[in-house]
Amino acid sequence: MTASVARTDTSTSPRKRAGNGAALREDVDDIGLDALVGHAGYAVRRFQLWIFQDFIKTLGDVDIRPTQYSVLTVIGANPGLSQMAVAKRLGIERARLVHLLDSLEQRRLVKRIKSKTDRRSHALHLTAQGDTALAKFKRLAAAHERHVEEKIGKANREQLLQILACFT
Amino acid sequence: MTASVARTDTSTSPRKRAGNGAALREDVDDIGLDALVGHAGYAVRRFQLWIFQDFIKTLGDVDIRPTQYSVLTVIGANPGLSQMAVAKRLGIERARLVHLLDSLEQRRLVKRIKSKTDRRSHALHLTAQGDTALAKFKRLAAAHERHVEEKIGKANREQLLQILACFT
DNA sequence: TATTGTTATACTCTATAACTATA
DNA sequence: TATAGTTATAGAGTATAACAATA
Repeated sequence: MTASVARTDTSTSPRKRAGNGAALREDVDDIGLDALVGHAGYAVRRFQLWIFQDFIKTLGDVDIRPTQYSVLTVIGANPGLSQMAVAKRLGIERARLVHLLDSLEQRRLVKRIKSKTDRRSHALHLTAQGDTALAKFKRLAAAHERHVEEKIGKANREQLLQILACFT
Repeated sequence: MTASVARTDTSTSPRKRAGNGAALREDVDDIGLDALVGHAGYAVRRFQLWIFQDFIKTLGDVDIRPTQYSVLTVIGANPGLSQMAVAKRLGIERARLVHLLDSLEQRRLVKRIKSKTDRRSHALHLTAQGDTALAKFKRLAAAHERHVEEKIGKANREQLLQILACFT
């Protein structure tokens, strides 16, 4: 099943070429992806690299990364959640959420409040500061989302969200 | 811009509930994502987690991960590439590719051959063993791709590949 | 000077396992 | 006994910087 490849080795490209018989190909634009072209996972991985880089850059001034943003957003919309509930909802390991919350708590954006019904649990809340900060983060995230729209097109972005809705 | 939220707190769900006034919400199905719903990056991240997990599981018997597969495929389709060329084409750090190739070379799937035109470079080739192994990996990867198709639908998968083609 | 492959370091993320205090 | 939060560890993955050999 070696899949008729899109090698397109159009022999004499205008760029540098390891000319004299030695087996070294250097020309990046010339390199075919073969089977990778048909793999959704490959395209999705490359897209995610781009999208996360843009998110990190766009929210660079406020030093908020995608995972931190998702945690803040969910807590903001669902005050009083336990750490387990947040971890499960976002598909984050509970062990990792501990450190994420440590950092967010040190920055006074989130507070852990001991639950009275289950003394093992913490009820998570935004601080007042966290609430106003999140509003700003959301504006920046919306700007990032517009970058995505510019990159792939408004209609395509909508389509994408629809296709992937079952994973959220 | 607090975006009218899809909290849908339909009060009395059939599942357990922190009943008596204490501020603890536990019910995972009840938790709204708020602004995350509108973010392509969030959907893409969740999708990628699923897709990579399925890939790793489907190619578990042969112990090949997505990045290893992409490296083997590109070398197979473009024998003689330098490490820099592979790294650039796949968006991998050249420092990381060193370790990836160390592992693939130890498994006798790939060999580094000193270039005669540029003595700094290695020309990368599959071994005979690597070539037959890759054929098997491709069959398994095709099975994985069918899982994707089953999960999101044939038409949606095609759409996705088209939308994201500019990132490959 | 610049580039290729390499080594090293650090930080993020994922995946576990084990511990404690509760339930 | 099971669960919530925590701590610790190990392996990927990402991002750098620096070095030797070579261009």
